Amino acid sequence: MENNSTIRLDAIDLQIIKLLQKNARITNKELAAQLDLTITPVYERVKRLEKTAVIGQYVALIDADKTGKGLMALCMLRLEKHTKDKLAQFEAHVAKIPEVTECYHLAGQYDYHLKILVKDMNAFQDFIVNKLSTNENLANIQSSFVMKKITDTTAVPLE
Amino acid sequence: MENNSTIRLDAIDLQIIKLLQKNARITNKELAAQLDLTITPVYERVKRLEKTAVIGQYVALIDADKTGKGLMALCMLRLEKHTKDKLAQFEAHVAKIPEVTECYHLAGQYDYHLKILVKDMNAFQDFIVNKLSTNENLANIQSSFVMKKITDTTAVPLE
DNA sequence: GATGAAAGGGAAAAGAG
DNA sequence: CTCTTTTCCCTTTCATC
Repeated sequence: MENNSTIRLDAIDLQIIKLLQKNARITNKELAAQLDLTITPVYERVKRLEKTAVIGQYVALIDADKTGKGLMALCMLRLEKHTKDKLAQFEAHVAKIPEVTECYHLAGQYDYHLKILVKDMNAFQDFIVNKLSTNENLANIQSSFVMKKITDTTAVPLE
Repeated sequence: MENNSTIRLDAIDLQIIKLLQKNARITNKELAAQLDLTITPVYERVKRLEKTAVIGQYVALIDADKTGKGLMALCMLRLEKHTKDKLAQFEAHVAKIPEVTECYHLAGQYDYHLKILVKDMNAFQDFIVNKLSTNENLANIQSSFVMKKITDTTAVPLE
């Protein structure tokens, strides 16, 4: 029922994860109160989740608009050649571009999905022409622009 | 040069944001040390960034694989009708589906972009048939599946 | 597994230069 | 902005059940 990268998590672990996904700075005391436990077992469970990398990172989520990155673009793209070397070369290229906050290698109609954060349409054009399209192996790009975020969460859905 | 939702951030603010985007649990003491400041101004700047919602949230990032959500899918979709009511109705529908971690209203070739986290392809099929496609206004869906994450960060790129 | 107590340290707030 | 102090609370560890 579970693959080898799955770690056994009981209902309490899942509750802890749920709460930490909403607020990384909740205290162990507050967690314990909400779970009807004392601090120590909560502390040990959290430490275990960190050690097993179920919890990967604690981060601050920043409002991109307020830092002057008001335009989010999504790019679906195809490459000319799909040899192992060419893929690795393209991925190394994309990994160096700071505007790219997501790059996924896909199965489906397109090869890669990119999420781009830039100031405005001028900056996007600069990104396309001077940063992305400098890769020779790129075949074509299909870009969309985010007008409104209906849902936007980093939380993994847990039953 | 900046729109009204932009907040004036100096170099120190940007440094604080950069560090908190990497680690939400860094202490003010550690921040102060890295910025060559004392704790008080760091404390006050962080509080200001929180109050002005430049920092929106502190969250724990969870390894989806390890919680049994090993399949990430991206759906681009089109609706039949684009009246204001129909759009709102579709958005309300999608907002209620837990598997959807992102839903963006787009300008471009497609109407909406969805990011989906599920256990496996069976769960995805169930999502499509029983949860997403129950909306009458849906025209068509183009799905892709993430094979590999090259870049995947929540950090907004800052110079 | 859990509890409870103790030591050390950070958070928060206020006063002064 | 820096420095300092004070209070309070949390983290972490350890002995114990």
